[in-house]
Amino acid sequence: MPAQDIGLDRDWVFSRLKEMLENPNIKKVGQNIKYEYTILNNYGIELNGIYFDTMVASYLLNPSKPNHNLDDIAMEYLDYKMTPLTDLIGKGRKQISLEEVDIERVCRYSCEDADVTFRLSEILDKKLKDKNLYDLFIGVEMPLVTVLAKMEIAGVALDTKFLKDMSAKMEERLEAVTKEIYGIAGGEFNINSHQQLSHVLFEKLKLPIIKRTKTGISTDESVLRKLASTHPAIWLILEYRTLSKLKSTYIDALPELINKKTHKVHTSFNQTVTATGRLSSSEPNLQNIPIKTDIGREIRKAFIPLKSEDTLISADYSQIELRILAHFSNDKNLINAFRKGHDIHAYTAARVFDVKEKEVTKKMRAQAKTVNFGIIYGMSPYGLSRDLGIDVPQAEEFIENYFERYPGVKLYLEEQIEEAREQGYVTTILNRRRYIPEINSANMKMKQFSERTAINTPIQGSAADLIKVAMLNIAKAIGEEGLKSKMMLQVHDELLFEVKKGEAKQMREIIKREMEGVFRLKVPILVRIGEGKNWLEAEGR
DNA sequence: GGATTGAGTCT
DNA sequence: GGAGACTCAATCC
Repeated sequence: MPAQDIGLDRDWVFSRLKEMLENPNIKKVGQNIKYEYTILNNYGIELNGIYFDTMVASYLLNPSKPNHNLDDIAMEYLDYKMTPLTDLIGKGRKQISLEEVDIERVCRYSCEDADVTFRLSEILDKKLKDKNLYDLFIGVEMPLVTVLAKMEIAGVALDTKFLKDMSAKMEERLEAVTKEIYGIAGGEFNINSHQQLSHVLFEKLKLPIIKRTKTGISTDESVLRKLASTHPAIWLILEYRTLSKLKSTYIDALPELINKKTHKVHTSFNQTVTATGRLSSSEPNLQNIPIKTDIGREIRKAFIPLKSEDTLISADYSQIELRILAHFSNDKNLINAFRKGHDIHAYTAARVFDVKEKEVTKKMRAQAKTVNFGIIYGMSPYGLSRDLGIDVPQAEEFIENYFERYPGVKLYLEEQIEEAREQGYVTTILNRRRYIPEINSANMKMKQFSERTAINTPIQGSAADLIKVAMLNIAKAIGEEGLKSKMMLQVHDELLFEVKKGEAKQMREIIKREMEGVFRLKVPILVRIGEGKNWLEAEGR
């Protein structure tokens, strides 16, 4: 009998399941439980007792895997091939709906999912314990599932009128710029096409080739900047690129994603994507909303509370990765700098250039800032020379100087690479693990890349650990104090909240307390917090 | 129609 | 020739 003819009423089924699903004492095992939570939420059911997510478990065991589908992990850990859905519904033009498939077959198919997931959970459970990942799993990642689900459900409101006006202005400017480019270039072409653009620049206008791509000539921003003085069209092309990116990716795309029922945009926070332990955000990605340029920054003004009497609070960690570096490396000077509350980039400049802190120029500070970030990424002298516009020997001297002033950092970085060589993986402050199999590769490029990974992952990953725990503690406090305000976004070192009228003072206190007090490091952890009528204002910009 | 490429956005 | 992500438009297959 086809499934659609079985005659079970959906509401009747849900009402029977609700009690079990909402009972926190009945433990739930599943694959991608955040999805189940969200779906059930749509039917007025709150999934409680979330205990073991096989997708999250697989991620902790090896965060570098390209995906953690049930099909793939069943094959990896059970050597079992899941029945493809197309075995039931066919494929191509003859494909039918699952509702039309015989109920017996749908039943077997569904039970296979449940059975495999449960069997996987027992195997993964043991592996997590063997690898000392169980505390991270039970204490952080599993409770985070619900927090992320609630953030996704909360969503974020947008000022659509503001974006519409902005779009119209951009359109006008884009048309003007386009015409000008055609005029100067002596003909029409598609400026968005690298192929056509590179034909115009390098064949028609005979501009010099700065950089090549795998298949042709590069026309990226760094190339165009270098060519800017050679031809008047270049600046216009750069402007065209910027405007067109902002318009297509943000200004026009975001309003399309507003949910008609909730009037909000609901991103997905992916918990099993990055190799380092960070979250990622997609459909839409709300972790790369512009802020660096004036025009891009305007877009943040469109992120507002749904109700005009409410506000947004933004809180972000100050220099969290460098503080983690200070903690791990135990470097006396770096620790001292943070304990005494120095401007870390100015402090570094003073030491590296051997001047008094008062004598540090803007340029010196900017250079020191570049080096500070470069250290976290395991930057080479070549990379630094490119970034600072100096020659390689100078960059080498710069780095040498840096390590002389921060000897503990040098030692720590070397130890990380050594550790990766010996055990084949590196770990974060909460013992999150990333394997680095290519660390002993004969291929120098791969080996060097691995060494940078060994340096960056513990730092980036520990920052991810830290904010995840802070999120759990904040969510707990909001619940315990019965507040209606909601966590909405996480952007790696920043959290954004929609704050109900009258709750701002209490929320500020909770957020600051939980973020700054999350772990006890060898250096203080500082959080900047701000409130406003839109995201930009809340960030104090 | 899906995959790849090149570009650009963020921390 | 510095780490980690996602999306868009054009183009390829």
